[in-house]
Amino acid sequence: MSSSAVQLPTAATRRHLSDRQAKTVHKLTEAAVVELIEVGYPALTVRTVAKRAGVAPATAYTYFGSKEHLVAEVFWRRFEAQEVPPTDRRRSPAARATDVLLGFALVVADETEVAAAVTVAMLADDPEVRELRSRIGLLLHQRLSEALGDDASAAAISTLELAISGALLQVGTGHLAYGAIPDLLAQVSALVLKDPR
Amino acid sequence: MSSSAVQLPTAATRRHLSDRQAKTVHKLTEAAVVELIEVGYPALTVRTVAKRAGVAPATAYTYFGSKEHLVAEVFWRRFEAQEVPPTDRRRSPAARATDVLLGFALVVADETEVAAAVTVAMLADDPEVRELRSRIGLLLHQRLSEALGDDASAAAISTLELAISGALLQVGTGHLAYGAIPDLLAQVSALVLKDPR
DNA sequence: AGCGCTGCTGGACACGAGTCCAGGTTCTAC
DNA sequence: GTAGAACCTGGACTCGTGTCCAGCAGCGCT
Repeated sequence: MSSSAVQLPTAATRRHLSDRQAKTVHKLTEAAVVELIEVGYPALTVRTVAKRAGVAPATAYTYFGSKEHLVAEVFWRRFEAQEVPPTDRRRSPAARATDVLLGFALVVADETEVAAAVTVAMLADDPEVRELRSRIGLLLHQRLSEALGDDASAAAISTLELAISGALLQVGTGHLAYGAIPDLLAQVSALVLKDPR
Repeated sequence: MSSSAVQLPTAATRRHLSDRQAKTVHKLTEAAVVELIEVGYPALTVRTVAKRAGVAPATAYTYFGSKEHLVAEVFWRRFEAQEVPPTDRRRSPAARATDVLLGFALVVADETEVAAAVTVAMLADDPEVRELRSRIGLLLHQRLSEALGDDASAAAISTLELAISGALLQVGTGHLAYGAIPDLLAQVSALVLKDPR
């Protein structure tokens, strides 16, 4: 690894991080993922993540005010870093919408533990988490609008946004299996965008 | 008041509550509402609610394992107790759906504080809260299915459910004003059920 | 009236989260 | 190479949450 000067994702933690700080933050978010997979969200604490990252708890707390903040940051980084293929207007609006929604939902889908954890963490009413939620909501809206262009009303986009929120919520609470998401979202898109055929 | 023998709502706390216990639980849920309105959700604790209800904290903890459980119970009781007018098939499916969804969303709408609190509380990953969520989800599904009958596909109902989850979520996180819900839900219903005006 | 059971009391306790700070370590500029 | 700044360390501290238990009170039964 030795990712000394690599371009780390934009930090949503504090403005103006030095390289050194960025690296510390990066170690923490990476450690958080591992911790999530190995011990699960409930057992995860800022302290254990700090330990795994080889960093003092107090240091971790200077960047992340809570475990929710830490986990939400993981989601944000992945979502932001996600590659967005250019819109292909030959495909139906519903198909395009499904792509965006799935991209969003599956950012963390490799590991189900991570997925559920992130969803729950995103709901905390922590100022840092609120900020991340806003950014994520905004970015999702942009990606949806861009993919759909004039093919969708504002109401349709709102509905899609509500539906994806609801879907993640239900996954987070365990009422919906992560594996069921693709079909469900495809259905929703088709319905909302009245896919011809 | 002296509500000695009145029919209190079904308790989702423990099975087989004696009259005396039911009364204690009732005092607690009422006190929780007042507490929410007066000091807000973050400041609410099981202890303060117990105090307001004139009950020892330990007693409160025998019925509610956490403040989330307590608040979620408030929502459940109100939703369950809600009167459901018989389905009027002369109205459009979209209008019927909107009614059900609004009824759900506005159970606690009188006081915005309560609304936001409930939404957040519902998300806790507490076994008691999970149970309440299941019940609520089921009851909502029943009411929707009943109101729509054969006028809606399973996909449409799923979409409506996702949308209402998402809407409450966004309210809970402060990204959506409670007042905006009626219009939004009406839009969604119209779109999903292709209201032929 | 007296007995017994059920439910409530209240205070002590364990535990974990988040804060704070004085001191040590690493980086940067000269 | 050295000074100074920026950053990290580690351990102590506070505070709130949820648990536990020994004793007390209220209610139904005889």
